[in-house]
Amino acid sequence: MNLSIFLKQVVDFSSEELEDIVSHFEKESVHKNEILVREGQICSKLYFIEKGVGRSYYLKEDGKEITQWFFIDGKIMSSIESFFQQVPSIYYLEMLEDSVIYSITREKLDMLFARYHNMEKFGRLLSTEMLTRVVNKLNALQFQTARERYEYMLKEFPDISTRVSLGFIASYLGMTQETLSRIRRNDSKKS
Amino acid sequence: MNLSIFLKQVVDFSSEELEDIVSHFEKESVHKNEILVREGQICSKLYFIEKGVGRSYYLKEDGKEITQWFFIDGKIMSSIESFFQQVPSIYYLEMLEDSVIYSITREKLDMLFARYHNMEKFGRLLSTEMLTRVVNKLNALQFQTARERYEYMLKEFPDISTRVSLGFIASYLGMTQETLSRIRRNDSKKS
DNA sequence: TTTACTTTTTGACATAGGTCAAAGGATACC
DNA sequence: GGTATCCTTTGACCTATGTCAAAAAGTAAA
Repeated sequence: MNLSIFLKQVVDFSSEELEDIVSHFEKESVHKNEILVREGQICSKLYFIEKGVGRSYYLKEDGKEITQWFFIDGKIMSSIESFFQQVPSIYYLEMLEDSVIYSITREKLDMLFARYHNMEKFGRLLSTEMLTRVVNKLNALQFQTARERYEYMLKEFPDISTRVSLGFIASYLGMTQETLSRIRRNDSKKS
Repeated sequence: MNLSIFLKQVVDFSSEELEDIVSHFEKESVHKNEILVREGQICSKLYFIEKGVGRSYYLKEDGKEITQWFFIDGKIMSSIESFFQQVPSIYYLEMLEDSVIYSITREKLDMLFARYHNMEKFGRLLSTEMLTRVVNKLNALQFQTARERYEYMLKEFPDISTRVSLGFIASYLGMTQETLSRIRRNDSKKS
């Protein structure tokens, strides 16, 4: 999905607003496995994914990677807390496919927030939408079985399971990849 | 904490803005155990808690209550998704102490968002703050042991354990109350 | 103080899901 | 097209935490 269409879909920007806003983003092409932000860095940009998939993850003490979130085309990607509070990121941001993304710096975004009331509204709507999605995941993790968590994921990210490896999904769901593999086996038996 | 101080702390409102904004809230006194919103209702108000504590919870199929979040004095309380998307709430909102709260309807809030750029900013900042707090909880639940989750909670809500019953906290942390009780026993042994 | 009710603790036992190790499959590279 | 590498599946076993039941402690009401 195209950046202007995405913006317009959330808030009814005028053409002039839209043009100005879009002009402050930069288009980038990134490879599969490229890391946009590392742990400890301050995440200086907010990304819009035109094409591709990414994830945020962190490293546990024992070195295992825990996937925190998936970011798919047509959505925003960032290390949210780091970007908005300007604190070191606890997450890595990594692209999982060759992707086309648009980025904007914190300074430019703040400037746009201040310049356009509509942009501020855009920011607010985006945060509340993200908030409800995170709360959904929280519900799934808080008191559901491994298999129910897997079902939640199929709703939230319908095509992710064909696009990323099983281990990433398993850690996203708070389970081991062996467990997820066994869930899938039982699913295919049934059908 | 007082409502104007809270508002001012987040965004630098002018005195006129502040006065107008505060005038659209209504003060309410509510009793312990009073329910503000039930499952299935659309949450029509956003609350600011001047004094007291509340929680959101939902009922599992077997009738068990699962606490989703605690809301303490000086913070906003609502069934976020229901309030912002105007869909039926999956949560109950309940006060756990006799409390003093300020409420505002969705219509009035939208009007204030439209009237003041600063108010829109306030909404945005509030959402991103809430978002980072929810993400913190998510991290704790995703791959930590019961005892680590308990430690997370002591940081997020330092005094909650003296204010609400153990069962509420246990379900908030995705564990049974027996498990939480055992964690506490081990803690007191050590010290 | 006695009675009733709620919350917390404890014990015995059960189980979902973790860990470790190895074998298959798939994919990419030279 | 063969070799190295990575990803997924499977099996055997283990452990943290859940379940159920009952006792104990705390709180409120009369």
